[in-house]
Amino acid sequence: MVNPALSPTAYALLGLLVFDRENPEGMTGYELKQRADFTLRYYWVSPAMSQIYTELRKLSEAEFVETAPSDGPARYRVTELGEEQLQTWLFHGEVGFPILKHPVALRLLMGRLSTPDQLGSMLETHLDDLAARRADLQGVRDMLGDEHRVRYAAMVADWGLAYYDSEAQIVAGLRERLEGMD
Amino acid sequence: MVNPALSPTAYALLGLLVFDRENPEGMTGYELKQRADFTLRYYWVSPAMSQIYTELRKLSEAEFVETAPSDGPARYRVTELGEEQLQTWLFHGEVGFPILKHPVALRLLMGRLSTPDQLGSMLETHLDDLAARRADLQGVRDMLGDEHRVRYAAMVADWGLAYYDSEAQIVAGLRERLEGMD
DNA sequence: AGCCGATTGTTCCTAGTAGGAATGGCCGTG
DNA sequence: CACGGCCATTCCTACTAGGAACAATCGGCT
Repeated sequence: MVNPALSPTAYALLGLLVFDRENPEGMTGYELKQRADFTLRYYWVSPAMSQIYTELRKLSEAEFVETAPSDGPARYRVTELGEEQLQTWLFHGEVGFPILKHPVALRLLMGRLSTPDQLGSMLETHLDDLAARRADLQGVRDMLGDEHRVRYAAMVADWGLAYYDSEAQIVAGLRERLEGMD
Repeated sequence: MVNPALSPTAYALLGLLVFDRENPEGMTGYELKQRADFTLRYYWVSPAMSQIYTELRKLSEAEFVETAPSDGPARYRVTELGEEQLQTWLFHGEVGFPILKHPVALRLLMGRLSTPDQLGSMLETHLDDLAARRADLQGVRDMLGDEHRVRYAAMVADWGLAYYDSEAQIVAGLRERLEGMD
């Protein structure tokens, strides 16, 4: 069914291309990377540049994307086959569990080894980082609004924020529990 | 400061050993794996078996763990140096952002490509999986209570549940938004 | 006693991934 | 017209995932 087994990352990129299918120009790998940084990032780690090109090559071999012949940089577009393949992948086959690597939570788990003050200061730092990233994202969303991008992009940005709020809540929750301990 | 740069995974294992330091026997790699599956898993992907042994070797070379000489399987314990090192790592140096690979959210992001029914059924499946995993974890927590393990272990299990509730909420939130769309 | 399957304990191998460095073209600005 | 910065891509290397393979041990069953 899923012909040459592609990674979820490949499908994520394919998805980005599908959302851009109105645009006859297509996207370069570089542009995809930026798009991925702004939209996928909070649900699926943004792949490294080199990784994007690797995945694009695979997608290209499988004929799920095509590059319009031009003299400039390669610009990719989804093929019809690609869209079908994405559909298939979306709703058939294993979905799998989320993978999380949460460096703050990891440290909190070892909270017994440290003073509340130490934990508190680490949390403050992290929450500041989160806030900064959130502000970034907010900026991006506003920008998208101005430029009248597809509504979808804005929605994704919203979700990004939603997730980020939740995460802060999780961290705050952990902290409370920790303080509740003697 | 951080001598031979160890991975977060290595520190996670070191942490598990610290929590077990009352036990003069130490733990085998195999036992560590099980412990990791039950406690770390929801905050830091449980490393593969082979990975655990690799990290233990590194920790051993750095003298952060020692293996009691015995004829049976290797049993590891933290050294004093190891505890100090963990302390240092916990509160100095870069913490970094969480890494998430969320296959369900990834699919939801592409929701425009599919019908609400399709999305709904995918979500049901995933939430069932979550519930199953949650039940597992609940079982583990009860078990830990019976055996009068360190209070900490129970706390970790609690956190695991807390996180899992949150995640289900996130997914539910995404779903609502999605249904709110025309 | 002998066999079988499950669990413990560890190593090995291979494909995949991260992510920084290197390269080179193009564009605007002082 | 030099310089820094962005665009675009490739390359390299170290690390990671994770399954397969290999033993040894233990318990129960016939």
